[in-house]
Amino acid sequence: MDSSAYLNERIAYPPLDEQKAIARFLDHKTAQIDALIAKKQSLLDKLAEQRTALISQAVTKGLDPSVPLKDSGVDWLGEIPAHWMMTKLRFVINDIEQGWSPQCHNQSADEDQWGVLKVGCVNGEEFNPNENKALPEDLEPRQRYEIKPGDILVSRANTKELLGSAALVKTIQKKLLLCDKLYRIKPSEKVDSSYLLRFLRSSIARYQYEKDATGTSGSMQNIGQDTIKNLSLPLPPLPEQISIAKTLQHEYTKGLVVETKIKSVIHRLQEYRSTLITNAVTGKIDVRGYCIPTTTEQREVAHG
DNA sequence: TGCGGGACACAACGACGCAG
DNA sequence: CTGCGTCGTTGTGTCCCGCA
Repeated sequence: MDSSAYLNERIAYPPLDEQKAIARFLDHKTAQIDALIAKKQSLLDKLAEQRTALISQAVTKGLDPSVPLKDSGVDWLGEIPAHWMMTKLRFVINDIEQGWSPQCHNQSADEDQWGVLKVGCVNGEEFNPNENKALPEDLEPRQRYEIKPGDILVSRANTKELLGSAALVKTIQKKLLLCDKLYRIKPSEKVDSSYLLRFLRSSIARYQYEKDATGTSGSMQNIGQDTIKNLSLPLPPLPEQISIAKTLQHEYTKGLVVETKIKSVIHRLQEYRSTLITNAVTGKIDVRGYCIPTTTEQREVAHG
């Protein structure tokens, strides 16, 4: 940036009185808008909190609050529905394995190239196949590590917050390999994979990962296969698993709609804020007669 | 050979501290 | 107070070693 050119910019230069009026106007208006944005933001936080609570409720107590309960036998878990069983993850999966991380190119794989997944591919709400690195042409892909639809991927090493992030592979467009910091879990026919995914992402599983995580480096905690295999899992009958997974998916979609709306309101408020500043300092709006608004006018801002 | 995990590198970014 | 260099943190990615 050429600083002298910047300093030589011509700027609007109103009389001092008007400068003061503009500053007073903007101070007040932007504070109002900022407060509104903060309110919307905290609403978003609350929604996220509610979702976490809903999921852990659903995978420990089910959807019907009137069913009889029994002691789960696990002290930190409390009671579960009487018709559910307590099991370990190892009894509802066919296989768990980690992959292979050869040295790769720094960009993601093209259409016809093999890619090796990066751990970040499981951090979002959905599996992200673009988080991969292209396998060099001179390396033979180890095809046994190719990921398939139905695989559940879990990160085995990361910070505490991201350790154990999980995603379900639904469809495959590309040739992708499992990396050595991801576990692949193949669910057995005893469990619905969407339900299992919900469980693995719930605070119930999270608690167990954090309890068992090892590693001296704070930014690189590890969980072993045994931790995964020994996860305590309250298990409803299969049809109920499917209906819980469906309900949670439905709630998620519903929540997403609300969230998107709130985000767009925040975005519009931010735009309004900057337009207001531009218009005030360029004289497009006359604020000389501006006085602190009444409550009714504040409400108009909230809806404008 | 597979598994678990440590050591180290790194990029991006923000916080910190210090001289002028 | 400003500008700038450095340091620390975060979130990885790579390599490799010890053990069973």
